[in-house]
Amino acid sequence: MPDRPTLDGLEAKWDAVWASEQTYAFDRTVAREDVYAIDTPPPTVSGSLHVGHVFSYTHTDLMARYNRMAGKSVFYPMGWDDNGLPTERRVQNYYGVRCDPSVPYDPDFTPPAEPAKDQLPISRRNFVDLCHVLTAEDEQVFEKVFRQLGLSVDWNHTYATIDDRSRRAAQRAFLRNLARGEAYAQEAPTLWDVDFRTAVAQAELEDRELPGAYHRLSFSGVEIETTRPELLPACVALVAHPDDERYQPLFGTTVTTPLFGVQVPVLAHALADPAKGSGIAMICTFGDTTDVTWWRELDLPVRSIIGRDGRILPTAPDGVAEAPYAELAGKTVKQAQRRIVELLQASGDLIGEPKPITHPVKFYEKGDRPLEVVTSRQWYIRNGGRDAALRERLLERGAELTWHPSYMKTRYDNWVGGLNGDWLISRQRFFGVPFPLWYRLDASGEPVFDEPLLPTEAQLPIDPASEVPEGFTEDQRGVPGGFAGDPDVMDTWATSSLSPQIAGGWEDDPDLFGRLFPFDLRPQAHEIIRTWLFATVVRAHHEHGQLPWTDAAISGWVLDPDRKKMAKSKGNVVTPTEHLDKHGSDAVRYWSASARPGTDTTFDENQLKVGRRLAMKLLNASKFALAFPEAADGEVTEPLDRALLEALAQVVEEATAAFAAYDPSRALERTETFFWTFCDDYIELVKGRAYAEGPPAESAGRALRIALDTLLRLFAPVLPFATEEVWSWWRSGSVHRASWPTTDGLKTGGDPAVLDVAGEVLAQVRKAKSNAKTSMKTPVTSLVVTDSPERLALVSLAQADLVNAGMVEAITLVEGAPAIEVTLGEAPPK
RNA sequence: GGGCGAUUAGCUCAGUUGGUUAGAGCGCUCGCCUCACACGCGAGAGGUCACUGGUUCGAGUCCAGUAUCGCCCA
Repeated sequence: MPDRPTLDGLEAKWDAVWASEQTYAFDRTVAREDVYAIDTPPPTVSGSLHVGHVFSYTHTDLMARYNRMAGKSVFYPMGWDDNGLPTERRVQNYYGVRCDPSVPYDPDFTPPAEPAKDQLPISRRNFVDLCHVLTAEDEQVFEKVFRQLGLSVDWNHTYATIDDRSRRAAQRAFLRNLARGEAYAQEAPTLWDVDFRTAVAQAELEDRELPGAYHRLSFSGVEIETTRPELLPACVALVAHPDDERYQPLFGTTVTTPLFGVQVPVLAHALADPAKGSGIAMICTFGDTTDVTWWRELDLPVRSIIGRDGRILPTAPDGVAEAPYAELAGKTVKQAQRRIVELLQASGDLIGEPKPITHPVKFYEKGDRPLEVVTSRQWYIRNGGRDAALRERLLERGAELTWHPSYMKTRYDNWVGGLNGDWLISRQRFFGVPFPLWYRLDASGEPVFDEPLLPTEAQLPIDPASEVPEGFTEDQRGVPGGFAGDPDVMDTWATSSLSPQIAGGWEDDPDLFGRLFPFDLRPQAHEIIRTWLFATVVRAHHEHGQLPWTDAAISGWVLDPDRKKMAKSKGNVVTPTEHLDKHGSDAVRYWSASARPGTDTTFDENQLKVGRRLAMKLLNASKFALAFPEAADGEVTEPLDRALLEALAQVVEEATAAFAAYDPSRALERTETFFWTFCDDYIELVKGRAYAEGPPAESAGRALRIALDTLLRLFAPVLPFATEEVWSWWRSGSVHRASWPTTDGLKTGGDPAVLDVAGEVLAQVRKAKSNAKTSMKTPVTSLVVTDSPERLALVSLAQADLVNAGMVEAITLVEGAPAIEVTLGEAPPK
């Protein structure tokens, strides 16, 4: 035991020991009922680490440590989410390159030392290689911080969402979805990001308020208002509300589009808002998702004019006049809008000036330009969005899950209930899990989509861009009569929705998987209930016919001191490492553990200081408790000592119940409150007796050690470093492999009120000395306690300790109305 | 516009089935070098529980409404 205990250096010291001792290794020989399996969220490694990571991962670690001590073999893996757009974007910026699939692979490629201003086009394989290089570096940064934080992760069990195991699981699950009809491809209007050149799923949309303008156009005298006049050549109909008397006479007739001279029908549909603009709107293919609905339900033709690069297509759709169209071809949407306004003004079809408005426009959440709607062939997984029966089953799954806190279930119900389409899982990107199939090419070189060429599960993972389907050779790729690989990759959620299967060794290690699945816990944040949590439920429902886990623990946000969500774009992100270094990991964990489950928490450095003080106090109080020689086996005899242990028994019961209910903050609060009473009252009262000799001193020594042993176990999940340090002073092994405390040995039949009452009397003595502004060493010449006989009896049980602690020379107990009279003597010389 | 949550001391937060005088820590003020701890110890001041109604013998707690803040969605 050190003379002056310190917290400094404990993180490095114990992380190394835990690694070499394999303290947190999962024991895969135990049966399922003795396992506690955690579906750890794989952090996006290309993103920056912020204090929110530390916060929520600590919450998970608390449950891992509690369950480990409670006798479970804890499966606590770590995954890295390294595929998808964030990684691609980071590689582009970091190296100044971009992926161009038409560039051939260069085996000797080395990235530029300085990112070039104009991004260097490189092959897909070189690009993916760079993605791997960069994510490997990122993973090390994350692991270092997580280790410093003291996460009891079993680092033997890690995965990355782009590694072979994950790609195999994602492709296998997809092929099974396809075989069962749960996955399908469809040519359909799709929300499209013209910069990323990829389709975007419903879950990744956001609305942004943007300035726009209503342009009033005349269609053969019928005036409509539109914010997108550039889509006029894509107009296929006009639409008004069926009850709108102004337009009822026109229903069934046709009008002619200005400039382009196309005959379009006037139709009725309930989604047309009579109060908006002139009450009649033009339907274009496609300006927004309402156009898609109208187009589908009114069975209209397609006149596409916007390409996947966001520019107007070079040739006009059938029946659209070429002359004015040529003025728009090749322009961006914005340029085309300016030009067509000029043309409409010149022709006199624009009525009045455009009226500026602001309106919500759909964006990809990571995108910079408004989404367009283009028709493309995409892969979908059925999620109940187009199937009421499936939606009901998935709502039932949500009800089977135990939510912590319970009100988070509502978010799931709202999302599932509001779905309006299946889950789009294909992305036109490069760094991701490829769709594992090819298509036969017909005599004209067109793919035959109806009969995809599939690999066997044993061949997975495959890359159809570099591997060849059974019965073909590489020289047949892309030639008529040959084959072509599906060019798309899966959305990152399509892989991460299989995290329990990937981490648990689904099909690769059936014995392991059988001991883990379904998992016990999915910890995650609330804003991805609709994405990650729901998607994982969908996949497990399809593949296994059950929930992927029994419990979901939803953690809150960390808000900045102005109660704003921390976001990189706002520049208010708190980075965790400086606080870990400055205050120590136990202090940061204390702050995290103090937050009620699911509650958004304001970052407050003061709470870190409080946590550090607690950890420091634990070291010093332990040093005191262990300073007395360990007495031979015997009883705890003194009433004050028995009172302490009896009170501690209650704390153990409450803390255990709180952890079992996924509420570590309550367990901490109870333990902490007891601990400060232990330090401030019990230790002060017992000090004099403990330093003496004889049976009463031995009773104190025993009680101190029993209490310390229990407290260390109770604090171990929150303060793994300080507790392990103290444990090492007098115990063997790790406190983190010790058993969670029970009330055995604490229920000695004592009365906790003895400690309460003695503490109250001691407080009055201290108050008298404080008021007299004198030292606590000042003797009390007379202490008169007046109270009921019952309470006086409690005082007398601790009388000797009180006299010792208060420097009391004479104590008198009197029956009567409660009062405490303290008479002070001379302060001792300094 | 809809959903969920929050609103308690200057600050960060507890307050578990409604029940004496609403708690803690930080900060502040005043003291104390007391043999575990000055990275400490003791004491004190500080609140109309957001607002308005209602239920009740009794409401921080339950109900309705309003306001403000946060997140998610439209």
